[in-house]
Order: sequence, then C-alpha cells, then structure tokens
Amino acid sequence: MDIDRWGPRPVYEQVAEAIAGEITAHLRPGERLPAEDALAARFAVNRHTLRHAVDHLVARGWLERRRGLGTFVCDRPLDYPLHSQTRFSETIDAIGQGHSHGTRLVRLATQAADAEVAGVLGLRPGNTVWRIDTLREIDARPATVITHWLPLEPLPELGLRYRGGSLHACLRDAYGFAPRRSWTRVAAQLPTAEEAALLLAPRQLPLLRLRTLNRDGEAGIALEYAVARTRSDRLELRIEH
Amino acid sequence: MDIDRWGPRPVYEQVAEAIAGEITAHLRPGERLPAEDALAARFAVNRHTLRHAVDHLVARGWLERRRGLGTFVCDRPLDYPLHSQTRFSETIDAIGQGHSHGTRLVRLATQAADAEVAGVLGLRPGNTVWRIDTLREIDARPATVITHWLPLEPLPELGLRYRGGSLHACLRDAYGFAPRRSWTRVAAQLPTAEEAALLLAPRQLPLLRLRTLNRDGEAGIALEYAVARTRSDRLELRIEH
DNA sequence: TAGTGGTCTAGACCACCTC
DNA sequence: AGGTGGTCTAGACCACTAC
Repeated sequence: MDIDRWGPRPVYEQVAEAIAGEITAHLRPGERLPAEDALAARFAVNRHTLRHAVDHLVARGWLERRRGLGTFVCDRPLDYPLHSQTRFSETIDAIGQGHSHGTRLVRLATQAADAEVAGVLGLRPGNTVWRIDTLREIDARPATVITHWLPLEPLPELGLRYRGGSLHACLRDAYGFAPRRSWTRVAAQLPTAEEAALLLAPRQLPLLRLRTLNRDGEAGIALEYAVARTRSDRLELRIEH
Repeated sequence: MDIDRWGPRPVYEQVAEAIAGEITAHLRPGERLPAEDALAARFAVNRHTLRHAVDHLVARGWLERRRGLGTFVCDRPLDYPLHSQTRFSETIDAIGQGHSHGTRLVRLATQAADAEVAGVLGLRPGNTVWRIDTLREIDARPATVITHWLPLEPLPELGLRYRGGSLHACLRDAYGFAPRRSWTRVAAQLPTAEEAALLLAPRQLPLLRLRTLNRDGEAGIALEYAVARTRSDRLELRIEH
C-alpha cells in the first residue's frame, strides 16, 4: 500500500484506506492498533495527517480511540449491517429478547420551554415544563440518550412520581393517560460533547436523532415531546409497512 | 462570548458554541460566515483550531463549506413523510410549493448479487441483478443518492426501458407491477468518498441510510431493494403514526 | 489576481491510563 | 514513570472560485 504524494488524492485518504485494508486482512475485533507515532512513522506522514486518516475510520465505526490506552478495532464493523444482531424496534421502548437492557435516570428537573419545545407541546416559550433525561443501555452498554419534555399542569408531582423505568407506564398508571405517538422525525447527527460522554461514543460516530410527539389518545393533548439520540451501530430503526 | 483558555473545556468547543450562538442570533440561512482567517483572528485562536470548531458545526448541518467561496449557514431540512405508498417525487410535491426537484441517472448495469442483496431479494449470491444508481436533487442541489437492486428475470430489458425519472412508475407502466414498501431500516452513517462526491457533501456530514424492500403488492415477489443515502440537513424523515 | 477553503508538516504540551 | 491519545500553535503550499 504505497502513498502517492503528488496525485490528486489526499494523503490522509490513502492512509485511511491502507489502514482499513490492514484491519480486514490482519486485525481482529478488540485488537489494538500501533500507536499514532508508530503509524505516522510507518506511512512517513505527520502525526496530524495520520490522525485525520484515523478520524475517518473512527467515524465509520471501524476503530475506537481510548485515551491513554490506544486505538482499537471495533467489535462490529458498521459495514456488515445485515449481520448485525441488534434487534430493531420502531418504538425503541421494546428492546428484544436475548439482550439485557435497562433505563437510567440522568436528570429530572423543571425548566423554561424554548421555542421548539413550546411549539410542539402547544405552550408558550418560557412556560415551565418537566425535563427528564434518561439513558438506555443494551447489554450493559449505553445505546440511547433520551430527553423528554412534558407539560407541567396535567402532570403534577411528576418529579416525585417518576422514579426511573418506563415513563409511559408512569403516565398511564399514575395519571390515567394513554400516550400514543403522533409523529416521529428522523435525522442523522454527530453527537454533542455531552451526548458523546453519556453514550461513551467517539465524537465522529453519527447518531440517529428521533424526535417524537406523544399525545393522549388519538388526538388528545400533547403529553410528551422526546428527542432520542441513538448509536446506530448498537440499534437500528426498522419500520414495517 | 469569551474563551476560557485554561479551563477544562477545549477551546474549539467553546469557539463552536460561540459561532453557533451567532448563527442563531444574527445569521440567516444562505448567509456567508467571515473567512476562516478572520474568525481565527477574532477568537484569537489558530486557524486549525478554528477549523476544528467549524468541523463540528458542518457535521451537525449548521454550516456548509464551499471551497473557493466561503462557509455558509445551511437551510433548515425539509421533511420526508414516509408512508407505504410515498415516492420521492410525490413527497417533494407534498413539501412542494417552491421546491424544485429532479432525478439524475448515475449508473445502470447488471452485476452479481452479493450476499446481502441476494438474501433480501430471495436470490442466490452470484445471481445477476439490475443495479441502478440515481441522484435526487432538491432546489438543484443533490440531496439523496439511491442504489436500487432488482431481480433480472421479471424485468427483461429494464436497461432499455428505464431512462431516468420515477423507477416505480416504470415498474408499473412497463411491467404492470404494483411496488409497495415491505419494510425500511434506518441508520446513520458518514459518507464514503464516492457518496460525498455525488452529494457534494463534506466528509464529516452524517447521512441517513434507508434500506427498503419493495414487493409487488402486499406479499408478492421481492421487486426492488434500495439503499438511499440522504443528507439529513436537506431532507428529514417524518413518520406519521 | 485575490480570496477562499483543503491539506500537510513541525513541535509542543496536556490529560488519561497502566504499571 | 512511561506510553497513549487530545489539543493548540505556527507556517506553508495547494485547489477552487470569482472578478
């Protein structure tokens, strides 16, 4: 794998390809790559250029960096999504058989609704809403971080009554509501620093971003606006038509 | 917006936040940002540090770089409602009103099915299939690149009969099929070099990756397996429940 | 030609992890 | 302590776009 330093293709791209080739040829999931200095020396490029190349492989889910430890080949390269063992679920509430899962409460507070939240929930910007952040884990590894916003008045003392677990179950059992999805918007996005920290995800790993409005019954009041950020290397979205 | 150079937060992160704040406060979609040199001077950071900050905003779909021209604030993404019957052009019509759109044929060939394609279409690996790559544009800017795989036998001379435009219309009108979505899988992924080139997208911009199986009627033969890679800064997916 | 973003090199220091 | 990745600075040159 030689680097053409005067051709039209950037050096970092060629280096990334060379490393990708070595991964598929020689390296197994979990194995450590040589240190950045060593790799930079091997390809005779600057360490920054090498890092740029590795950035792309990290972003595509081939490699994972651990500060102080090294750079490692990921368990499950994203390139073989069909072999992925992850269960899909449209709701992300029902994660399936054979994989342990749990929900951890990260934050529970009231806050002033911004324009987006207020618009969706049918409130005025500045109105106070519940804000709940939860982290969902699959096989003891974080997969999704969800921020829920709920109107204050129909849900008195939610801060006391919700103690983790299924939020929808709480809305049903404690308040008699019947939350149903009204719509869902899906986008792809890189994580913020906070999201990356919660998900233990590299900054370059794209996340699926699902924004969902839940109403009470078919066309009742807006009950909950949720923004879920999911590592799509851990969980894919599947829609049955 | 001051930069704390000795705190725990990286400078580039603070710069990114500062720029994001200015975007929401002052700048409108399509407007140009000051040049990198100027911004670097304003925040008193090196141009590389500034670029690192802008990288994140580009990746999140806030900004778009055009070499030789400058860095621009992105438009808000459009919605892509997903129903069993929706096709892309109908969707744009629905969004319609003021957005032009078109489909460009990038490639049309036969090729041997790999394991994934064969599995989905119910063929054997190595069987010959049609492969069609199309590029969809909104407002004259590429938004989605789609690769379609179709079985060879039920669709003789597809290479001659399909000349661009709606593939589903061709399946209906030329062959009498009634293609319907069977399922869709959604993931987030960074672009390959080829995808980035076709979409004129930065390498850091995550794409929505939709894989769809279309059957003839409700449970007929597998007609088409399509993998669509979409700039989610241009087109969002919306699911009505 | 002038201005823009894209890439590469060089050197330095820091934060984190293991031993 | 020693090795790893993370960040920042500095300077240079290139490729693309508009005029």
